[in-house]
Amino acid sequence: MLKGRESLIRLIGKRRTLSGDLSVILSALPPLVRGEKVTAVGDEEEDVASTSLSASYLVHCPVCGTAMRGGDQAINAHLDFCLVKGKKRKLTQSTLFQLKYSPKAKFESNSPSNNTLGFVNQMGPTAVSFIKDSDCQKSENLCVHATYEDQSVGNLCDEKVDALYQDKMPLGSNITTSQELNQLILETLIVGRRFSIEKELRLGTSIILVRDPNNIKDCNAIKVLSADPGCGKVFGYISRDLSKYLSPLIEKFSLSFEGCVTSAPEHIFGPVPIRISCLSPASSNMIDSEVFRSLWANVVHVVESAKTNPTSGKTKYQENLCLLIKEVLQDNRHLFTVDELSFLESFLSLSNDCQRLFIRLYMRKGPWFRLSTMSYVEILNIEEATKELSERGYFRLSSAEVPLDDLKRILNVLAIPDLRFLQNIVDKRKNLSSRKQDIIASLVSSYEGRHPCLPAVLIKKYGVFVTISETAESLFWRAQRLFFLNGEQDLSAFLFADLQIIKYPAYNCITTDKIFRNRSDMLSFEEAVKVAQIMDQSIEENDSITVAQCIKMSELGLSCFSEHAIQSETTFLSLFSASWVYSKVVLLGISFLEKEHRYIDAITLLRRLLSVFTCDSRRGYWTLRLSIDLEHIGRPTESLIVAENGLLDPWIRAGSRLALQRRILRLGKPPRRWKIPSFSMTFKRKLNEVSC
DNA sequence: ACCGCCGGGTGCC
DNA sequence: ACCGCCGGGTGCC
Repeated sequence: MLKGRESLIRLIGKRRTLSGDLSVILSALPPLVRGEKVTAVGDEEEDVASTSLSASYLVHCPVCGTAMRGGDQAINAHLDFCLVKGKKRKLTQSTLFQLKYSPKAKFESNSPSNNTLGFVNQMGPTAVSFIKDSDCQKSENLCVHATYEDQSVGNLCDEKVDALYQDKMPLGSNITTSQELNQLILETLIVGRRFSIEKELRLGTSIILVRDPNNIKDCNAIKVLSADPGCGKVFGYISRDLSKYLSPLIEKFSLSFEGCVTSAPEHIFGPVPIRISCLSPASSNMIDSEVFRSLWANVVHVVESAKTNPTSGKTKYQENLCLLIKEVLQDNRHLFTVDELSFLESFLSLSNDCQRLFIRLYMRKGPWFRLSTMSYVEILNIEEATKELSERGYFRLSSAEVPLDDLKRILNVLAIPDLRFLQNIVDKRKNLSSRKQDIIASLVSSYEGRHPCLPAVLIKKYGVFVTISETAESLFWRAQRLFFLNGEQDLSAFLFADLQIIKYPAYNCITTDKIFRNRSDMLSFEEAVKVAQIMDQSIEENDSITVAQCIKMSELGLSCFSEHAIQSETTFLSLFSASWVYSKVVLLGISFLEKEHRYIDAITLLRRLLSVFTCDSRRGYWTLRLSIDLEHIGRPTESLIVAENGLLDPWIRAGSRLALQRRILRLGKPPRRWKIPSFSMTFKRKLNEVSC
């Protein structure tokens, strides 16, 4: 159905540097509840047989996940229905597409804001509905079937990001006469100075606003020009937030604006404060019109909120992470300990420098950084911030005694000339290999032998090295996952939304269920993700011993959860369970075994999966896999029995094996995520495809 | 990453 | 290493 590796990679997301080895993680696994069952290999077939032979047990459709009881006919009919709906999925996609690009989307903020986040679980166990809130009147329901894990998870979080970008609703500044309109003074900023050629701007310079409809980045762009007629100097732009509302006013109601610079900019590219007012007289018709009033209210609101919000002091990326933490703290208090809550909350009260430095490094690959090479214009005192962050437990600094793993990673930060220099100090006789890894290896070996002072030399010569503390790393990682509901997205998702590289439809989200019921569910899930990551890494490195260990661990994990967790959960929520992750690992393990032609082992594993997930929608696929593996070991008779007599699953009985295979192939490619609606080449190509 | 750019690190064609 | 490639950091019209 899904390629195991790919879906696992998506599940894991950005790889974390795992401290410790497998045994640590293994020992951290929940205690084995029913060990005797796991070690016994021979008795699965009985289990399988006993569950499958009861003719009328509840089965889940592999397409939509609906639970149903019934004979072959009913199941076939349902399958056909579900498969026809494949077209509908496409339709949904293009609907979303249009929604983002319909011209009326310009007025989308005219709606009551409900920033409740989460998801609605209606239309059966796997459906998620997004309620478009662009205009209240024609609010249509977009029902997105979240059948496939990567799709559902991805979309939900995408929307989540976007919800946070929904404008806060204006309190409303009611203009009732033309005079009031003309007297109103808006204080705002010229931005985008970096892109303007005109550097000269003095206090009191007169300016006018001109629409820039051909702007590639933003169709609402408004240029700020010199008021000097014929001069045509472009000083910069009005911020995107404001021009979103201002430009329809200029275009549809022929308003014009002028103003002056109220103070000189601190930096050459910095925003320039200006004061603008509306020149044109407005008819009372216009002022009474709903569209006008709403646009104007938004303009006033944007200007006001820019003034009152402490935006000036905070960079966007700071706001984004703070927002993320606040959201997570609000919705998921039950998942954190008191200490963890206070640690996360303490971040919000850190100084600007500290917050900025932390985020900068948190987003970077690392894990170690050299303090002396870090430089960020927006951070005033990096040394001071580093010190404070390490005192508060966010950072860990290099010391004279660092663990071996850390030493290797620190050495990796250095460039080859620096490493050569160190090598000269430590051991002059060593041959000079040019490969970085060779030099590091030789340095590490001398450190283990005769030069325990290496870290001290390192610090003396190259200054302090910094890494994010384990506490901070794991807590922020958790917060991030809880916010995005996947492992792939990070703070850059905000940026993409900001730059409109990705556009999201407007929607309302209502939370009906918690993703994790309690802390221990979440912790087991995190453990499982760790195992998944090790699995992924070991497959990449072709380390079949570790792969085998991961499979073993996943099996142990599965057996612990088989009783309560697996069967009660709805399809969507089950994606956030350890058992789901473990099942993915095991399935990937099966592919690995198949690749190594170890079919007997593969079959054993598959049978175990089938015995644990007795009601899982993936059973059909697993069964097919099993029958193929049986064929590989030269037992076609048994494979035929498995496939056609439905020994394992009623879904198999629903059609001939060939038909099933075709179906799985057709289902095999779940629709990609929503196409990236940007103005990039990719997007243009996609548009062509759509129109063709 | 789903973009696009820039600049540093690195290697032995 | 005057080159060419790869991959990390970054963006905020």
